[in-house]
Amino acid sequence: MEYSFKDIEPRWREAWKSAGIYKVAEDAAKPKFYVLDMFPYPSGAGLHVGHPLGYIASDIYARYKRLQGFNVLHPMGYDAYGLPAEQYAVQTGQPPGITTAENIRRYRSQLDLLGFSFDWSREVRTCDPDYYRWTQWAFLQMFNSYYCYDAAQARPISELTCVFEQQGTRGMNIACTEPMSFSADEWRAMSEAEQQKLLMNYRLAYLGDMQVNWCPALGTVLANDEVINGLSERGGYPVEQKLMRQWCLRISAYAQRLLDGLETIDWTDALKESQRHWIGRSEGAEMRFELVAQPSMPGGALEIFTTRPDTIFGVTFMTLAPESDYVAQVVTPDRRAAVDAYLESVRRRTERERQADRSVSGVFSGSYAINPLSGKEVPVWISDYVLAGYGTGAIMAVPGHDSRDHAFAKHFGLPIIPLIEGADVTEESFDAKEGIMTNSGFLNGLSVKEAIAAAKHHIESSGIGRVKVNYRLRDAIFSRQRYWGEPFPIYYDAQGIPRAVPEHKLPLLLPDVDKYLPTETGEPPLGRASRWAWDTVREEVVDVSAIDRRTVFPLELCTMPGFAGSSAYYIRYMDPTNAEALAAKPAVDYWRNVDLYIGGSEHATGHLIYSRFWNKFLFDTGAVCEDEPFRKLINQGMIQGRSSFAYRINGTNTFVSYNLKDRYETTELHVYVGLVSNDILDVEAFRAWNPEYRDAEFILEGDRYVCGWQVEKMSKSKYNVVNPDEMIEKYGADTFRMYEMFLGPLELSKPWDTNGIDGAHRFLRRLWALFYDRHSGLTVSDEAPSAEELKCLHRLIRKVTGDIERFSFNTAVSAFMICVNELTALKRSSRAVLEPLLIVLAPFAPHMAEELWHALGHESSVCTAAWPQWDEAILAESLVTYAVSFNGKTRFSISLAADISREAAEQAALSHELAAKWLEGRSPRKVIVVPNKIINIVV
RNA sequence: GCUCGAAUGGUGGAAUGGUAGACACGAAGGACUUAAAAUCCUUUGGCUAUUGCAGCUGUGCGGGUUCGAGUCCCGCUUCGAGUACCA
Repeated sequence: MEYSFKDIEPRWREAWKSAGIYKVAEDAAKPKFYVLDMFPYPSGAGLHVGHPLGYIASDIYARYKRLQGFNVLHPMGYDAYGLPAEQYAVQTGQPPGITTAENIRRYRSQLDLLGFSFDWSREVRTCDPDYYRWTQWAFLQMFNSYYCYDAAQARPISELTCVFEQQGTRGMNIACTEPMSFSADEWRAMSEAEQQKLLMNYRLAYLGDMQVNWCPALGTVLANDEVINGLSERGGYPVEQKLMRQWCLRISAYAQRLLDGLETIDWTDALKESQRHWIGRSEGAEMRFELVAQPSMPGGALEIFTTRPDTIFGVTFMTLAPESDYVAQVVTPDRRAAVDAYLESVRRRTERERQADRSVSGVFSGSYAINPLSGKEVPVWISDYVLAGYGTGAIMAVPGHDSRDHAFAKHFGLPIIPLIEGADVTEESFDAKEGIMTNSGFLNGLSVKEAIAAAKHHIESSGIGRVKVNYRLRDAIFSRQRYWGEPFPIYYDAQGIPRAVPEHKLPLLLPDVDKYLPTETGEPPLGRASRWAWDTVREEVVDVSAIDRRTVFPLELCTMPGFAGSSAYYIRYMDPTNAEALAAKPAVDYWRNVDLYIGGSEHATGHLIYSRFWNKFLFDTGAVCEDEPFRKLINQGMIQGRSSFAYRINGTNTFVSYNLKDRYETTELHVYVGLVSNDILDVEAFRAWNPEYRDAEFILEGDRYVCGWQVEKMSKSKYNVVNPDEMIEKYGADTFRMYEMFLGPLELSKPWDTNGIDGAHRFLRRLWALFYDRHSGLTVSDEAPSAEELKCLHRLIRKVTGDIERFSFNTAVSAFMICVNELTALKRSSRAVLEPLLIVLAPFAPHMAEELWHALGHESSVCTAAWPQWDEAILAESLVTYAVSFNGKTRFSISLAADISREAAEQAALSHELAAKWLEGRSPRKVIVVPNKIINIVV
């Protein structure tokens, strides 16, 4: 009997599906294990061979854990809101809901071919009202919460109003947009509208005027992680800075907890490092510089942040960000024109221009500030090298010891003072935090480290400032001026105050619109909705019969960003159909959090930060029971394309083979990889591929045309996309799974090379041949296995178990190949060996394992068997190596028969001629027994 | 610039500080076939030898630790990823 995957694979997939063997439910009798893949955005292009890599790995692990007796939650769903569907809708008028549903169908049919063990009854889609109802719900929870630093958790906003009633802001240590201070009396004297406006300063989901990344081409605002090198992540359009009133999430309140949480989770150092960098904690001091009084100027002070308070005696000027609120305060009438011109030129530049052109620019404001320590007056400048969004948007400039300040000072001829003994700062600043202080008053003679501490102490005690920790992490801008996203459950009352849509009215449905573009008046696309859920809201909250909704009482017309729906989806999987809660308490208490999360590293600073924040917030509210959502995380590498090239001689339609191309002037052209096998071009297929090449001539090497190749991103335009469906059609899902794992370490990026898949396929056929002879059928015998056979099996079990545990799937596949090669050479097929082998194989090649398992007479599925244990005794090597040490140090090792006693080994080691020579005059302390070591005696 | 990671045959890659190159692809040669496919066998880092059955050399470069280094430490080179005026 031949190995016929085309018959086997669909049959078992159908059987598993109808038996529902992958359905899970909470089961207190079994330990739980939650294996999660980052759910995909279903793009129109479908899957290419890179997508399933992580899914195959997680499937292997999930199956392995099941065989080990764990109750495994392994769900899948779709991150269905996104820009491509909306852009397609703008172009074609096709509603994004319809395109998305189609794409999901296609994704599902492709995923189904791979034999995954997902519990599809738990599928979620972020665009499904039953799902986004809970996204809206979570938003409202944040809207109705504030963050208390003392309690280090989110609290209900109602609690805050109670406190304000009684004591105002006195003694409150809470997260806010602007620091505020008022008494209980002042609070009580405010109107409701004023109070609401004030509360906005504290809500975790709040409406604020923010400098945002505005992308004119996309017509929407983008979060920091959606902007790369000044261009939008999607589409690569220019992005500019703009002040807009937007919904934001006060994620900055969680900065320290997000940082601390990293210590408790099992992620790669690289990933933790990039999160740490994104959070960007820095310790320093905030300090006040009084402005020098001038006629007709308001005066006041500049608040600055610095991490180098020790350098304060080297301050020779101050710099403000152009967008800083301080600017209005410092510009003198005679400098007004020059400053306005500068501000205008800064405003005109796009983010990309700003990043590309780092030349020094700035303008003097006309004001001076007083150094609080030295008492010296220094000029106040304005320059775009200072960022409005970080610290206070104002700095004290120390050109001697900061390279940016140095460049600025040189450019404008400002003084530069050295503060470290022996440092020459005429050409370059001395940025290192080392050396002995000089020119620094009471700090003279101290090391930099001591000086920082001393300066901080002085600043605190003298009241000119305070020690402060600053974070780079910005609040997340949460509004998108788009159609295809979750609507905000927010309406604006007659006074324009944002109000929450009552919880029982959720979900607030995304309305149909006739066009997916902004309205003529510049409102987001939702402004086109004719009735929408508006009626529902109105009925609920206000007793009016005829109000014009747009002008008097509008709903929020923005939608939420992509990360909204993906921030808590792993919780919804625990209880996906619950209509009363995001997930019921028993389900949450049982599944807790994700034990293994697999996905791409591109989400390091986006999804994985937002999701941790979202989870921590829900943890504070008691909705979830774990502080961190993802216990262990693995980033699978990207599968790159392996592009093939043909070389056309310039000005002709003649192609020259790779190794001869240097004799001609040629142009390198991408060739569709499907036309190339082992770098040999199918010339006829190439001519048929593109009319342009119909009459192409070829200069061959021997009788073949050899193509060049290069590793590139997999993309349509490079003709290097390999489709998994085709691979499965040709080789079967089991071969495909084995080969993807065999390609290399899971976490490494590597090129797809179709050439190698034959090896994986050959392996499966050889395995099949252990069971079936072409002529005589099933060849498995019930005789007792030989010692060699048993050894093969147990070596395999030990190796594969260890490899799966450490996610080294490529070496596990190799172990299978070695084992099958050995068993084939032994020419024996004992049931006692092959049965456990099938169980171990099942996570990797489930279809074949199931087929053969049943061929051996089993009724139940191999997926429900028990993982076998290996026996060390069977594996004991005939030689054992004894490492000889003394004085606690290993000196050499000696290999002896395994059954030799410890005393005899010691004796043997000592009596060995070389050993004895080496040991002459020294006394060995002990003999360490190290099994399976190499015979290697060095003296 | 900063942070992190990587570098091993023609290719993908293996190797708790212990015989470097497992496993696989590709290539070369052979067997079986009318032929092809499939399958099987042999060789395959480099150099020298191969009628001398072996020797030398070898994990990006330079040092160091160690009886012993692809692996650990220090200093470079190159490539990749992330980040970028964060005071």
